Amino acid sequence: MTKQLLLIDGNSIVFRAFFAMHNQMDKFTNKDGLHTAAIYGFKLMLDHVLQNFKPDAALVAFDAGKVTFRTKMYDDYKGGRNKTPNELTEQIPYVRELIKDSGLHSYDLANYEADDIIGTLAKQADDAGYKTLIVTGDRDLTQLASENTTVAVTHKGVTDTEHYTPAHVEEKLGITPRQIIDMKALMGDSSDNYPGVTKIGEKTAIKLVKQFGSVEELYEHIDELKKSKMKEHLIEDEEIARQCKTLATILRDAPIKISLADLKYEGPQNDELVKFYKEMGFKSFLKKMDPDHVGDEDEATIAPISYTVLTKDNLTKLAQLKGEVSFYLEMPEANYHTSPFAGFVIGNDECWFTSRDVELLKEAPLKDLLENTGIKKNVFNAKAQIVGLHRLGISLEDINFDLLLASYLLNTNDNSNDLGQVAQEHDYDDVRTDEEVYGKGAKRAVPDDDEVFFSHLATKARAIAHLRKDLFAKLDENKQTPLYTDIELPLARVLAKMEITGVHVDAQTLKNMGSKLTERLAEIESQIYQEAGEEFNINSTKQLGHILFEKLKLPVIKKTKTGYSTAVDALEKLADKSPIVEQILEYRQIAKLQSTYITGLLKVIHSNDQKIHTRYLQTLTQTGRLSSVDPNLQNIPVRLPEGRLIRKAFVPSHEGWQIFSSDYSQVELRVLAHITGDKNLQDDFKNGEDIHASTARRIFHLAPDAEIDRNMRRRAKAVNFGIVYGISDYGLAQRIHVSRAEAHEFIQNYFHEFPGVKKYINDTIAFAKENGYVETITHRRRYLPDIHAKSFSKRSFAERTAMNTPIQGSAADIIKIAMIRMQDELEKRHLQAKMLLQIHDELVFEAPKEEIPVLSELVPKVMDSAVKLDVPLKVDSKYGDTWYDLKK
DNA sequence: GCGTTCACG
DNA sequence: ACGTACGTGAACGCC
Repeated sequence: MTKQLLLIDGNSIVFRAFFAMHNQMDKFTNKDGLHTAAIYGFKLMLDHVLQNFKPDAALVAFDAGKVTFRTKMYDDYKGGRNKTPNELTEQIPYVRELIKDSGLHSYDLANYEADDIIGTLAKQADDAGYKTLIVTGDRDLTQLASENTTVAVTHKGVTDTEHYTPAHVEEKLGITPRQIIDMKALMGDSSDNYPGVTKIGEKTAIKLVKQFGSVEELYEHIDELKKSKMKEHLIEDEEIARQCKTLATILRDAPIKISLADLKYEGPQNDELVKFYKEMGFKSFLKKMDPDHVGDEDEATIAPISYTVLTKDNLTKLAQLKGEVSFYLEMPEANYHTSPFAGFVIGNDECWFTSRDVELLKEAPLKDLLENTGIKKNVFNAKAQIVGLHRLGISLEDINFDLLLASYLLNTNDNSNDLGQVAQEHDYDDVRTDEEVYGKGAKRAVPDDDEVFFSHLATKARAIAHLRKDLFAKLDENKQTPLYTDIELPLARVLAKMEITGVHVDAQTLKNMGSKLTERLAEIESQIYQEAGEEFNINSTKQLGHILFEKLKLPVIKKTKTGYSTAVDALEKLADKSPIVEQILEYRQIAKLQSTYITGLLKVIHSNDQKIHTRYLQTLTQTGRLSSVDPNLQNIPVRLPEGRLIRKAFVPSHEGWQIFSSDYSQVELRVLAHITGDKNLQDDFKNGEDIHASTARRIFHLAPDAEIDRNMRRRAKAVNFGIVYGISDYGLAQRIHVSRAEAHEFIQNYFHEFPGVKKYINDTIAFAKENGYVETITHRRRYLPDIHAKSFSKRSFAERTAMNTPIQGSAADIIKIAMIRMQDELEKRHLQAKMLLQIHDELVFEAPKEEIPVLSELVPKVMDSAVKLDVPLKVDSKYGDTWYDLKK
């Protein structure tokens, strides 16, 4: 058997691990406050490597210090690098301990870099007939690739690696691994801080290396080069090139004091590892260890719990519950309108009561408890609990703490529907996740074993109770208590009501439309096949791409990661090339209506009431908006006339009733005017201007009374949208089909005309960089860890989000406040009208015809007075017999 | 389960 | 040299 050697570039992997997890750095600390992200990442890498490569010998090489023979010959070698953060330095000794406990050797050598140790051992191993795997985060080491040595360079994170063999190097660069040294000598290395030859980058360097073979050969034959600037630079920088070649060369004969024989790998020392993981707080690794070594550790990680199983005969025991209880009704399926009930738990630290029999909830002692307005309820997902209990004829009153909702407000990423996962986010570990207890995928099931199920329920209720104080304190710290108490929690009840009410949908209308669409679809389909000359699956972008771009040879406009793009914007550019393009666009439009809106909606009409009951997700979006699922009622077609017809099926649930709808006009731009304080933008709104027209006047420098043609208004509108989304000249140019230069000019003009907006953008990004988050007018928070990202595109995205989130999020805050007040008004005035839908800036109601005049007054009044901004809010209302027929 | 496309604000 | 407007959900093909 060929022996195998594993060589790991310790420093570079530790760096990678540290920065890969930089965003979550705060989560990776042990009980002593030691940062552990790099240790954790190193361990991940190690496991991953050892799973795929079984070494007989293994070594992790480290740099010995800053001074090396390279710094002695070139002062600035690796100069200009930032100081290694303390959070990383403190982890290095622990990484070395991890290496030792894992059964690997580690080594460093004064005056030499880890690279040189690796290069030297790889050479010895090559000579001795070993197969060697080098793992590193540094691409420089690819020069060591050979027939028997593969270099794995981390790609993304620490476990995703790219394997460099001589063939792979050849394929990527067209040169041999050893020639990488020559390439680097010519092009330099900015991270190691040596320059190379002036004006020569990777492309030119590779060309020269291919042509001449090496730096030495190049200078042998320098006269053969034609006269050029490049030749002058080469001649001028010859000394530098030769010196850089030495710097770039990894030694293969460093004076190391170890040999292959010293590197034997005989597997981990499990007892030591268990101790180490405990010290680091690596629970997941502990769990994965051999059970012999963990023992009952797994069980012991969750504090035991006792509970009382409720029956019809012991309900009187509940009398002891006073003041405050935690309650959890288990509905194992996501859709709580239809999910079966698996059981429930109620109680406090004194005693947890539980049962599988939800019928017990209807018995007086329990029902009265839940409906009692003097006993505070602590729950997880208030809205789901309200709906679930409503199905059992129970009204859940006096909800105090909602773990899910509070957790979401503290950090919008903590939005799992799994209580165990959310608890873990807050460092509470005495509860398992549903996935652990119920399994996942097809195997997911509520366990038959009472002990397992009941203790899971009881630990969930306990988790809610134990996290309450801590999360309330954190909300307070963030100034988010009013957001929780006055907006989100009351909103949960309003949303529950809307979902329970549901919206009446006429199935027959949908079916009739469906048959027409089916006919039309068949027609277009045969036209497309005719045009293509064969039958294929039009829904498959792969097959469609083949037909359009290979068979019909249409020009390729845009590519995707996996092939040709066939999206609308690409196809529109081909419309004049072949009739098949328009046919495909029409096919797509109709197929979408058919599958998503006809069949899709028909599937979710409840047979008992002919209504659709969506679920609003209150804890999902990163901005504070709602989202709607099962089905999504926030994206019913409206823009195109064909799609808009779908709305004819949305009808009132009673004879003699109508649909009524009010929407905010330009709410996001008004919010922008408010939070930026921009004088010009505020004046335009205060003067009741058509905002896109007045923007056009300003950015195109027109007279105040100038006529604005449609195209100008369209462009100005795009600029306004662009500002809200975090604009780039490229993006704007794409959208309104102008040159990038023109788009750039529009944006410059905008910032000149609206200097307050410009200042807001700068200030907000600065705030995000300083604090790591941004806020809305109600102190809703969004964290933006990528605001510090090295990657331009990641960082840019975070910057755009930083300025967009306060705008989109504040608009969401406003309509949420309006919804709560609106529901109050409907009840206070004993109106029959029902709030049915929220579509971000619009509220849809159904009401008896005679109440329409009342709503026409009331709804806009409530909506435009929801908050007081520095600019007025404007609301438009419409009504009609169906959602399609709405008119002013 | 992921990628692409397209529906909405 | 890069990659490009914010926030969502559903259907479908493909692996």
